[in-house]
Amino acid sequence: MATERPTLDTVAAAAGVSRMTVSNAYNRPDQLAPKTRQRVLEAAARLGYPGPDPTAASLRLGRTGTVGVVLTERLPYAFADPGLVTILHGIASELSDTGNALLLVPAQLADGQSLLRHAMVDALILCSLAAGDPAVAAARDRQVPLVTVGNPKLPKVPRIGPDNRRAAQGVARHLLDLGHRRFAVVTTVTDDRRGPSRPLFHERVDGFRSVLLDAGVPASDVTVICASDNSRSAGHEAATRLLDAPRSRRPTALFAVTDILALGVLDGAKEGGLEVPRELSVAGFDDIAAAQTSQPPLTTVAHDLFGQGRSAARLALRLIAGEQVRPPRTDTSLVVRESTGRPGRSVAR
Amino acid sequence: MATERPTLDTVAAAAGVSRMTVSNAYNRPDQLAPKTRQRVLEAAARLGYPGPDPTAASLRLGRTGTVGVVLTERLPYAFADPGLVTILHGIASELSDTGNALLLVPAQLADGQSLLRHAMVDALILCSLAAGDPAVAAARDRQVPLVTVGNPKLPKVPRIGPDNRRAAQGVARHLLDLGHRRFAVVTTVTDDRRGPSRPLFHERVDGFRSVLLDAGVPASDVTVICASDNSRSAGHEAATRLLDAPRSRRPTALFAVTDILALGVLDGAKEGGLEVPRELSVAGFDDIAAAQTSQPPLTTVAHDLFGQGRSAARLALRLIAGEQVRPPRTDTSLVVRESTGRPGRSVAR
DNA sequence: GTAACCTTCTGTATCGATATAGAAGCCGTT
DNA sequence: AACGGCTTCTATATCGATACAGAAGGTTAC
Repeated sequence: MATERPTLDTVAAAAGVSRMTVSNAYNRPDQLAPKTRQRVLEAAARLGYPGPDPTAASLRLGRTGTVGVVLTERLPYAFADPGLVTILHGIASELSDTGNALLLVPAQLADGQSLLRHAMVDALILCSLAAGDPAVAAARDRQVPLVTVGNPKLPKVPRIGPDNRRAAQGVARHLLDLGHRRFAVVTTVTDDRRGPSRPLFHERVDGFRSVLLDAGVPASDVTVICASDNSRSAGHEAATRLLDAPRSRRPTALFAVTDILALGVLDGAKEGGLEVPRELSVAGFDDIAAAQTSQPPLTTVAHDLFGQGRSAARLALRLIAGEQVRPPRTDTSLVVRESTGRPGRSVAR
Repeated sequence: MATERPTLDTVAAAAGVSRMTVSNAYNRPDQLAPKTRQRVLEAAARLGYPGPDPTAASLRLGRTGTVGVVLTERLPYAFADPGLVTILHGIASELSDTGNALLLVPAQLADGQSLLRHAMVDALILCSLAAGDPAVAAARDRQVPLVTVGNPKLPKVPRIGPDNRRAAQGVARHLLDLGHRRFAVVTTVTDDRRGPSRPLFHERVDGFRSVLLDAGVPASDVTVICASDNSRSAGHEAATRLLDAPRSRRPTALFAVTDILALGVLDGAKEGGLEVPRELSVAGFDDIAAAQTSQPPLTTVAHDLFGQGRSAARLALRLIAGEQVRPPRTDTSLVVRESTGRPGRSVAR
């Protein structure tokens, strides 16, 4: 009894019209007489026709109505990172509003074959990938419009993301203005899960240092500490290294390149009996939720991840439409909370 | 200079082979001589051919390698719910492992047209939708394999989700065993964002009550409080209503149908000077992260959302493969923490 | 009465790939 | 020399839709 799966032709024959008329019944109701349309839809219902096949329509139309998002190599890590989820949220939100779907593409497959080759998309958004990630090359090969968020920076590809250097410079100026003269930066080495290069951290470190050096701070008074990875515990451990230095040479202000690290530093400071901000000012980067509720609340650089996701999606859609685009600047703002203050014994301001 | 976009035929002509050979060069390297393959790939590179078009291939093959996920009507809400994100994480994880992509489908579009009609997928997973949601009907119309997570329960459609009734019964037994005899249930009315029907909460309420009534507790000693929505503040407000009752008739144990509500109840109890669990035992449902760190830590029903996502995806893939499936049972476990205890003045156990 | 015009519907050409069966060439065996 | 068995490659027939140009029929304008 199970007849073959009906197609436009099947329905057309049953309704006594041409195939084109059936197609129009679904896609351009204004192009045919209402009662013809009803007759067609009734025939379709009778045959159990599920409507025009999306894949066939996409092939014919030359567009899929879908934007692909490439996260890290292994998808599982992506959802564990609240920042990435927020970006994804922004992307999904914009696409949803414009009637597009979002395809999540696992960048790498176990056997080395990338699924990117098979992704039915009109454009790709690359989120926080390392420049050397094979997925980046695979994405370029696809010859669809590309947008990157955060990393990597690719020639001829619009990128959404904060100006890390400039934002870090703002942190440095803030600390200089407070009167600090001996500094530390906590950064992290390559995160091996993500590949060889994490330029955004370098930019933050360099931006921070450049302002200090320009202001006449000797390089020897800007200690760079490298945490083992981007985690709270690594930040904690990095902080304990500070305490090794003799009191008089110890930095009075510290900039951690991520809030996670900064929170770890706060942990370490508390454990070492170092009072924040009286004995050590601490600033972070990202303004994650926990930065508001830490003890003390963290001075940090805020940037709108949701908005970055939205912008990335909007850019992708405009590229699909064939428009020339220039990525909008991503605003950052220094959120001054209680973890930074004037150096010295008093909390005076 | 910009020549037309190359296709298999273009490359075939350039390499002096048939179209089929080019296709094989990409998809079945073992079916042609290595040096022919190299010649083909070189020609492709020279012409800037990006590889076989995924949409055309999908049409011919009759499968897309993609599973669609339908969240709530308006995508934006989905990512704000940590539970849904966890489910999504599980789904993505399973799909990624099996080389499938995940399509996020906005269920409803502003103009009433559902994007579901255009989604190129082999199966659909419906997550936490109301039974009356138009997306549910649209999904059925697509005639692809369906799986639901949590809600709704549809005939002939496998559903992944905890046995809410049974789990709630476990909570009731736990509280009975502790010696409680006067109870309250905090539930919530329909969440208007999601549609008319939220049966899972009813199941939790009914399961809880049924055990109590069977044990001889008079119906008048099981107060049902209806919070205005599923939020911490609504739980808080619900708790204050409890305090209105005269001491002697006040329940000594309370079950909130979600952890969010339960945490709100804890807030309310603290504000009202009610000591938990000495004067009021509180139990929740879901075991969200915050349940571990609340004051006091919350007794609650744990169920593995990540695992449910994985199961749903696995089920979908098996349906695509044409297998008969029966959804696995979703385990729940009562996690007893410090928010429940024996009734009365002493904390004794 | 006829030209001009709508509305409604149809026929043809295509979108870019893959499955399948079979042809062509090469090898070793008998 | 004939034959089976490999490997390598090709020709044909689809997959299921949509765009476009134009045909058929009815209306209006003058």
